[in-house]
Amino acid sequence: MHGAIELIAERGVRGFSLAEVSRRLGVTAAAPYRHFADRDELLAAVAVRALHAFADALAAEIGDADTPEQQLAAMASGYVRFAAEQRQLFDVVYRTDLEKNRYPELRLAYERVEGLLGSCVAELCPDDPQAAEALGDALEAAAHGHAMLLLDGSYGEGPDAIDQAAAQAARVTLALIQGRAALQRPRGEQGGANPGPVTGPAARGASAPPR
Amino acid sequence: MHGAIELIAERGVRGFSLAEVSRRLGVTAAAPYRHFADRDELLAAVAVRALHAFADALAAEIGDADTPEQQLAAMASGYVRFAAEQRQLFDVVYRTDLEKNRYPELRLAYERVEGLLGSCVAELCPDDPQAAEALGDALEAAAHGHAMLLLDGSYGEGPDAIDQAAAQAARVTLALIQGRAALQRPRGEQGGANPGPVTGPAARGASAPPR
DNA sequence: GTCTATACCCGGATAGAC
DNA sequence: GTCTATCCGGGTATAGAC
Repeated sequence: MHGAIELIAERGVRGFSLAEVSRRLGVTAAAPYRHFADRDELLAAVAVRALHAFADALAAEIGDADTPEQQLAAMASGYVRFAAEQRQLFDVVYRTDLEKNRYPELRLAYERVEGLLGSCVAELCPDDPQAAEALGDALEAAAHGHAMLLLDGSYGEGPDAIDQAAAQAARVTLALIQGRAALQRPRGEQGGANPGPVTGPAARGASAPPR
Repeated sequence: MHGAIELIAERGVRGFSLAEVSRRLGVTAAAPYRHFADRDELLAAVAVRALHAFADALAAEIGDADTPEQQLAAMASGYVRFAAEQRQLFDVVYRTDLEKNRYPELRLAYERVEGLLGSCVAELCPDDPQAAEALGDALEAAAHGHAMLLLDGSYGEGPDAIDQAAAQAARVTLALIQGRAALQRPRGEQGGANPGPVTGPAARGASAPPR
């Protein structure tokens, strides 16, 4: 049963194995194979559930604010807090080598998360899909970076570290929203070894409109 | 010998084991224990080497530019590219559960990386250490986030994905430098559940001086 | 759906000889 | 510094009975 999922979510991916899950459920190691083809499939199922919980948590953050800016800042904060407070779930998704593309349901669940970000960003850049994508990617990466460093212990341990990382992710989000003019991919660039935009035209002028 | 380190760096952490390393070196599984107390100690030694290579790569980026802004953008780009091009090394450091604090050398090596970022940031905020720290943390998290998402396949596979992620990390860096006024931690805040700065005073005015 | 039993492979780690 | 031998533990997966 998917009861296995509950237990993994509760215990974490660390040293996860079918054998241990089975032990914990009080069944033998052979039982899971009636429900999942192999270890990875079970892991993917857990990841799907984790991503839905993640998306739910992010969606809840949206309701707490009314401007797109505030919503995005709240989501960044929620992103980081979820990573820490539901670390087991977060780990299943982002600290395993599960290939999202091998499991369609997993891909869909992941896209749901990105969609939440995307819809808020779209409100900020209604007229420029390219700007919206650039901003969305930047915000996702920023939130993700804070979450990962927090889990790595860079912000220290304990609740204070979580609050600090979450608050900073929110500030970074606001800063990026404001400075989004600098995020535009220069037209017709083919991606050289060194960053074109360092000397590019969009590097100056933070308050210019996105387009 | 540290020849073991070479091989790990070459093969990757994925499924790394003393046994496999030994096999690859043509020695028996018992040999490594003459050089390292246990598996983790060997792993930590590899991580130290990896971090030094990482720091070297970042330091090289600094030389290619002359303003602090350009240097930081180049470092962000270099951060992402190193993660992808030297993925095995990057993984040892950032995708294992090695506790940095258990190994002093590892901590030192990590601080060297942060120091590189920090010194460039300090040039931008010579008069305000708090602003410098906030900006440094933000830049590190942003670069790290892009690197991790790239390794997760979010930007696709192949060299194009690397260039894209690196270029975007550079742009995000510039955007954050410009909007750094919004990154300031509000004085005397104790870190509530939701991000204070969403409605905070620093949320407006991208071109105001950091202090 | 679960059990028993089993086959197989892998890893970490130690003792003691050379 | 490395070997041999050995012990211990673990996990994946299958076959076949109930």
